[in-house]
Amino acid sequence: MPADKPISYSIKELACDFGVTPRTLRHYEDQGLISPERQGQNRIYSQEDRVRLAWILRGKRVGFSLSEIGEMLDLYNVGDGRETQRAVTVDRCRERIRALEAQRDDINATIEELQEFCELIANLIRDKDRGLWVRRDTGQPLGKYQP
Amino acid sequence: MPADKPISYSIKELACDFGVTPRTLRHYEDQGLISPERQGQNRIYSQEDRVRLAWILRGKRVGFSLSEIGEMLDLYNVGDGRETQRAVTVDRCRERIRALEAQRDDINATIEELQEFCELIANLIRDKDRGLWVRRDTGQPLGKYQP
DNA sequence: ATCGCGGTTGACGTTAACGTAAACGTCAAC
DNA sequence: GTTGACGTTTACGTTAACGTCAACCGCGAT
Repeated sequence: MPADKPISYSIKELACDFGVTPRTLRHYEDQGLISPERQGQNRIYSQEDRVRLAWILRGKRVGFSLSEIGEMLDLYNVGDGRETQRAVTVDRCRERIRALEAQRDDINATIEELQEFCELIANLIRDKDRGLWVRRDTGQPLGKYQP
Repeated sequence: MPADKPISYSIKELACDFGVTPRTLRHYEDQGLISPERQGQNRIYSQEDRVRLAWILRGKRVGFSLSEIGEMLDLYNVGDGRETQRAVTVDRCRERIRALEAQRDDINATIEELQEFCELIANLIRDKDRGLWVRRDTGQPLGKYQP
């Protein structure tokens, strides 16, 4: 096994690898979400930083704020703390999971409604091409050129 | 069938029914998301407004911006427009659905990771109570009082 | 008449998550 | 040596989604 995997990245590399700007990475660092090493002034990002960044961005897509994401990342670091700390960690973790499941339910409901509506409109178009339109009051067909 | 269902609500009623402030409802109106009737100056919210509000709030929970929610609500109104309009509506609708499905995948992935981590910590606690802790280097048990 | 309660319209304040610009350092290339 | 690409810090600007506050109106109760 070739053990040469400690690749590192400049800020710009990492940034456009993930489709964000350097400014964004600095901002995340200001918020304590990532702490890359330094070579003098310059930031050097490691593989672990990549992983953290992926977490952060997924957290954002999921709708979390940066501070919430920070807390969740902290959870992983507290894993080696005191016993009571760990219990708290587990609790917070489960809360988050519940919130996420609720959010997923919301999303599913939204998807279903959109799908229903979408099919309704799609059928409307199809039926129109077949001249199947009817007046809502009388139920009589409208013919092909009536809106 | 009793046909007396056109109940209406004041701004404060509707607001605290949904756990928001009156200011929020006015803001949504400013953004064109709801347009309640008026009795003189005062806003009168109908059942339909309730439904729209529920949509809006779920949209927010799902992570949409107010303008995105506005577009989605517009979709429903465009349902009776011209043929080309309807085709566009269906397209946008399907885009939204795809985006939502992607977001759901993100959520599921997050949930899984959190669950894994959660169980890991939980097991750590349980094993500690059984004195099953080991040194990572030697694999030797640590005894009951070693962190 | 004057409370208090609920409603209204501005209009300015606030927070989050960056964008943007200024002013400067560094190092390789021309 | 200066130009250009990349980096740094500092600091002000921006947008979204409201919060907050002032000033006002209408109305039933006291």
